Amino acid sequence: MPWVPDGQRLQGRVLEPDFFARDTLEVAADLLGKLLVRAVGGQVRWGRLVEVEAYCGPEDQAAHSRFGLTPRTRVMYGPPGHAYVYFIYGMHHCLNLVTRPEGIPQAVLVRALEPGPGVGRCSGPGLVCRSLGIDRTLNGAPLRPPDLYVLDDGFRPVPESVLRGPRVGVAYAGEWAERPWRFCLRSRHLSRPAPIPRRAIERVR
DNA sequence: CTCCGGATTCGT
DNA sequence: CGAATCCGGAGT
Repeated sequence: MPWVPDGQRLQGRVLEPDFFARDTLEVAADLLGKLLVRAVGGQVRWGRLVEVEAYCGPEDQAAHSRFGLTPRTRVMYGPPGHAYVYFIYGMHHCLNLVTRPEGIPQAVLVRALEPGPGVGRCSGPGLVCRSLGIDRTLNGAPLRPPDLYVLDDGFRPVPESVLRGPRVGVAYAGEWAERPWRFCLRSRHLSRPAPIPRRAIERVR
């Protein structure tokens, strides 16, 4: 199912800070199916969000904000609806969308998009940033047109298509790594195999 | 200041 | 499975 309207005009409702100010798990789930839009170099690139992860610091020991307020986590402590972009492994950028009111350091990591027309692979947080032209110059930027924003074009995933599972690459976080805070849509553009549906788990037991 | 290891990706 | 390659945060 081609969810991205190839050739159609990009239109919808821009998500405002109040959308991001809510509970981080709810924001993560609600972001699935929305469009992430980036204007760069006179062109617009976008994709549909099919995989995200919630990071609920400072308690969450998988979150960067587990160390509290540091230069790196400053943006996450700021107001909702802003971009938290960090550089990892000396070569990749990762995009987060800051949630909760100012003072609460939580965010949603963008892990995969179904790429729009002419956009390269977006299956993985590093690839999302590479394909949309996102780097640290956008760290702390407000999510609003034209540079970077999230659009609700009316698409609503059917509940059966929403999957949850443990987050990727956070084994260091102990029990926090087991929390099912990775949210996915059924899509061939996920960064990793889709989480096992609850029904399948119950069947095995 | 040094050391450790990382919310990754790609090639072997 | 290992290399690439920089940086943040902790510890001394």
